[in-house]
Amino acid sequence: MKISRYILPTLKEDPSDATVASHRLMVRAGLIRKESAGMYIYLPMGLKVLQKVTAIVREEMNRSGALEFLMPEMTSAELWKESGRWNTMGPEMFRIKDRNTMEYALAPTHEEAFTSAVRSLISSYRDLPLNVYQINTKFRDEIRPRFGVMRSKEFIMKDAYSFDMDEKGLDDSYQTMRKTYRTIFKRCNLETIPVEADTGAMGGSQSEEFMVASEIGEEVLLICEACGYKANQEKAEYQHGVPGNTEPEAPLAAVDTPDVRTIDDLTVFFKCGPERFMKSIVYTADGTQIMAVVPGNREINEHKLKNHLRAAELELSSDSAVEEVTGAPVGFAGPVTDRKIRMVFDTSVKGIINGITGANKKDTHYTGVNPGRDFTITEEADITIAEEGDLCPQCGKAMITRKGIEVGHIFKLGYKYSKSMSLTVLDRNGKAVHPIMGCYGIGVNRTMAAVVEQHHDDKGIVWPMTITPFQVCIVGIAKTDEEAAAVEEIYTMMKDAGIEVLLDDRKVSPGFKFADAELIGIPIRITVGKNYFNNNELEIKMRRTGESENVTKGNLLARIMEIIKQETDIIEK
RNA sequence: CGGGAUGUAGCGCAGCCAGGUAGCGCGCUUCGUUCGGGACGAAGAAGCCGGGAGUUCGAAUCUCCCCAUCCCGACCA
Repeated sequence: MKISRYILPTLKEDPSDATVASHRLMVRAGLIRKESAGMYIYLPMGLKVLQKVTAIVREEMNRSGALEFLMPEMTSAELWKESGRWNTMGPEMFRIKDRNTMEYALAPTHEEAFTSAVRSLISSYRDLPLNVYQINTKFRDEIRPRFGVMRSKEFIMKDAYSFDMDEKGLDDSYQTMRKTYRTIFKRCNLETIPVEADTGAMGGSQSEEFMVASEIGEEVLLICEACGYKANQEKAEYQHGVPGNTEPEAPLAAVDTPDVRTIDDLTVFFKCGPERFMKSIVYTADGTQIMAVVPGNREINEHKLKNHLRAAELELSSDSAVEEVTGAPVGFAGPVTDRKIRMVFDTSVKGIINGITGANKKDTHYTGVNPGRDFTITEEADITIAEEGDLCPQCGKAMITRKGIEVGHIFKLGYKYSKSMSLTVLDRNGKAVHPIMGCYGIGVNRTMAAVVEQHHDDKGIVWPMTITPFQVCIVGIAKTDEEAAAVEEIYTMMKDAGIEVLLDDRKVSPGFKFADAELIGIPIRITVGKNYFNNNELEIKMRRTGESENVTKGNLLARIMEIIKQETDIIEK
């Protein structure tokens, strides 16, 4: 491809609306353009990369035995009503009507569509195990699209759904996908960290997310460097320490605390650390009020709490509801009460001696509160967020935190959809049974952006050989028509050899071309200039290492082929 | 949805406080000279100053109301 005949609008300046490196560089290198918030145009060069990532995903999915489909993106409301998600999906699902007022959803995901399709296609245990997938656009009305294509309203996802006869089969399918994902990301030269993830209240038994460590990541990961435990903060467990505090029990005492409500206020008022407090928060879980009690120095993990309660919906109770159930305004709730309310205590609460907590009375707190004596721990669970320095649940060493971008997710779904949508097959005894399902997603555009995030420098993108839009960029520095013809000869030779080559034949200065080649991030640059016209020397320069070498025209092809192979092997081997 | 910021030529910005012919850099067009690290000169084209209302003789500038974009918090690949 000749740049003079291409659309490649590179920019010298950063676009004003881009803050993260991948977004900035993808726009500056002429890969994408914003159409509107959360929607992007892929220009020819950007599309090439996207297609290469897609090709790797497809190749590995096919290798794993999965079968590729292409599902409608407009899915009928009927499907969603069957699973019950028409009502529960919420405003992130785009809904539309046709001229006959038939309702549809622009699919944010395809569990229903695939379950329904598979239902009509298979009927016997002999058809299982089955794994079906597609690479297709998803629509989500994101509250806040962000970071270019990293989080957009419309994105390309590879989504796969597995169907097995039993949990053993599901586990095999799951492990196969896990391996496939590792290979896919490796081939994209993307270093990922698989972490344990929250499975939600759906009874999903196992779930892992593939994270790319990055400062701009929207997820927090807890990592134990000693034993290798890795989990999303939503899910991460930790060993709840027992405080070394052995002071004698003090009597329970009510203290006037006018307008002292928050933990910060209380530490100032009582002149003590936040860990002495029993923070009591009232939630509404599926319509009923519950109180969660955690140490004052910890945050409640709503995912853990929701899972513990097996609740579908969990939200902070309104001020009026709090007042109703505790008898006090917000800020004075506590577990010492005669009122009947379900309480869930974090595992660390029982270790607090002479604690301080709300007295369920306006402007009053109790001091000298002791679990067991002043209230009973009726229900205990780990309901707090793990933080940096917390002890690993497996080996007890201190964990660290990292931020991560989620590029893939694998999930044991269980029977949710096969049951709600009545998918059955006959087992070997002729009895109808529900297959057990798994689902597996990869954000394709996000993967592309994550690669840029992970492979760039101050000059621009550094594409891995496996997904680069072009393998070679020829910078021609020709002054005469004869020289231009000589440059073109090199270009044609490489093109005919099957090398993906971009020829910079624009009438701009050499420095301009060099800078653009680096910005775009083509792995191999060949300079065809006076050294060639005078001495038959072509310069090969590597984007990744900055190393350069000179070859003659006769040796060029063989050398380039060799480099391409090397650069590919570095990634894939 | 809450908090913050910004909307002026294709892109990046100044002008606004203190109202009076809309500017700079990049890019674009033409010509010439350059050209192995973002060249130079000359001549051009290009703007509903986000939208609407108001104040004023006069509004990019002041007031009010919308809209859009971006950043920080609750959803997710």
